[in-house]
Amino acid sequence: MPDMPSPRLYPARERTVASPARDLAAELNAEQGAAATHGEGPLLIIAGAGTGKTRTLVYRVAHLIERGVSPERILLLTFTRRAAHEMLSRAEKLVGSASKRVQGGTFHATGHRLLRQFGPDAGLPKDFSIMDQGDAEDLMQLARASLGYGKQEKRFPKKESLHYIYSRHLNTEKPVEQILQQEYAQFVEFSRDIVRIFAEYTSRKSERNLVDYDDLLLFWAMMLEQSPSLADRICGLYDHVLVDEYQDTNLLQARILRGLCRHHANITVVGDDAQSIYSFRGAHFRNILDFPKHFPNAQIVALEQNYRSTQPILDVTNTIISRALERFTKTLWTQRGGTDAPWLVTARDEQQQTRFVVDRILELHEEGTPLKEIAVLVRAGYMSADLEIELTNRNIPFEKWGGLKFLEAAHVKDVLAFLRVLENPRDEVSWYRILMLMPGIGDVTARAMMESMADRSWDPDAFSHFVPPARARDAHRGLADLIRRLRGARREDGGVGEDIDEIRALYDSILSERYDRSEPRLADLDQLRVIAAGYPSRSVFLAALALEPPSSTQDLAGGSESDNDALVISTVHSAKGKEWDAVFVIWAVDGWFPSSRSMDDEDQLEEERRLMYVATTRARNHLAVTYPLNVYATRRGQDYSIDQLSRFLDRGVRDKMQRVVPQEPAAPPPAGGAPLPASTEPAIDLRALLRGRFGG
DNA sequence: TTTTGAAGTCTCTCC
DNA sequence: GACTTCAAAA
Repeated sequence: MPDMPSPRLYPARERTVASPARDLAAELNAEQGAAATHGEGPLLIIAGAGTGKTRTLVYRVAHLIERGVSPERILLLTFTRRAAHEMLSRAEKLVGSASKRVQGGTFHATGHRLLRQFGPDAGLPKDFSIMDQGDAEDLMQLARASLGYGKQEKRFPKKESLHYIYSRHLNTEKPVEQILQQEYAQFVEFSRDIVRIFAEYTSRKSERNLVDYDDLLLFWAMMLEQSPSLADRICGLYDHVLVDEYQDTNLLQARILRGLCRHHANITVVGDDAQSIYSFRGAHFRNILDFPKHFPNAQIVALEQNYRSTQPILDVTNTIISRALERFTKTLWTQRGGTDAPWLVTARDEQQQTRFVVDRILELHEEGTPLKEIAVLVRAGYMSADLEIELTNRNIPFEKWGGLKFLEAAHVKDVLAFLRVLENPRDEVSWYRILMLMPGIGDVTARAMMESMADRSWDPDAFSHFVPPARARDAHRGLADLIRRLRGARREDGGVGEDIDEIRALYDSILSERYDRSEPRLADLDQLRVIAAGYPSRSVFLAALALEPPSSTQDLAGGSESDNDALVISTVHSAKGKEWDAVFVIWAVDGWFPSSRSMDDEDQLEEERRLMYVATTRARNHLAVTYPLNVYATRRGQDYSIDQLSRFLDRGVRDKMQRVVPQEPAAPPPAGGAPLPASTEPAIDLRALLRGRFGG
């Protein structure tokens, strides 16, 4: 079963056994205890990596509940869905199932819940649909084209840039002009045109009942700031607000928090400026330092004792972050000994790097480390392609976090577009997507059809009344029939799965025409159907997919079967907040990590450094950083060197590591690869299918 | 006006 | 190596 979007909608059964009263503070160190048992008023916890931040927050939730605060009046905002789940399940261990009533989730998911509840009072339509980033970019393209931009002008920004600038404008509150000057100097001359497009984009959104990710925050902030009565009702929902990863919040989110806590100021935030890695979403690590300004009389607690890593690992990570240009927290220390310095592995090439990592993983596994206690971290999702192939060949189960998502695949978005049109007949983005798939319908016909539907106020039958040109007649009738059937269908249990079956009766042949290798894509659609069957309705399904997309192949396989022992491959971003017994950071090559895109900007380079810090601080006992000496670049004309060790592993860092040079095996590995010991579960078929499609 | 094939453009991170 | 854009053919 996929996760439901909101614990509030589907409350778990209460356990009747009361949790035993216990002295929570005794299980924490002095600073953690002070933070956990803090009374009322603002609290800022500066917590270094591995200092028990989650533990402290969990204990604080437990403390509040034991002191009589109703769980449902506690709001716990986290950055990722994974963090929210982790925290709530740990809280449950402490105080029992009452913690399940704690409200929480990501900022966006929480904003969504509030908008569904209060949006109609704020003038929002009740049945809006959520666009993901790709959809928003497509709508930006429609807005741009409708104003006639982008025909001849060669250097006009493309839809992705337009959307980025728009989003940045909202999240950082910087004027568009200033963003252009700082980040898109070549487009400054189009400043007025860009603003016009944004206005068109905004009005299209509201005419079409569409809401983008930023709107979920923006409307939330507006309800708090512009409507005193609404603000009172929303503020009145929560007595305590706790925020994780505060260093990754932006100005808009800070505004929301101020609005939420206007009456009681019972706000607790946790963060580490050294782990701020989301500036591309408008976050700035200074926000955490401004917290005491926004919330006067804030108590500040710093956690500096690291419980995670051995001293040799900490020596390396401390050195990495010590090179940062601006630092505010102090050096972490630990009582955990250890003599094994982290490894710096120089491989000859990518293949050797892969072989080394896999061999070492098997070694650790034979020594007794479960696979799920081992992680391979990469700067970007695609960098694990070779490794994934090798793991598949050698039959080692793994799950992948972050990176290219299932839902971003074109054929999956196609099928979802049908569902979305049913849910919201005004969804212009989805209409356009569907229409362009139909044989005989192109850009012009599609626009004409949408215009005709708009003229009929997006009446659900508007599409079938359109009189298509001759060559599009068959396609039009087929689509109109499909929509009529789906709309007329009355089903017992949601029936999203049956909807997908109907859609595929039309779509599968289109898919097969469009793609050479259609089998893995058809398999993806089988998978989508399995996921859909677990949801009670189209609208819940669609909202859940937009806000809480399956973020690992494990999620996709439909399992929360955590006893499945599988290696984790993750982007560094998705790995934040997690820890593993053994961590491999691969591709530590200048141009990859740091990414070449960041190398001409000091701030971005600093963020890459923090990213390396986040990656290396995930390790408890074993850390290995690997890089290949020879990278066979398939791209031409790059302005960065491709065969150098990452600049973050400078001499001082290297001195604290052991150099390891893999030995070539005497003979190539046997064709079938070395199988795992029999005790290990084989990978599930569905995951293997997905890997075939998304692995690279 | 649509489709198709070829040249050209970039490449991330996440809600 | 995947996706977009452009030009020519149907």
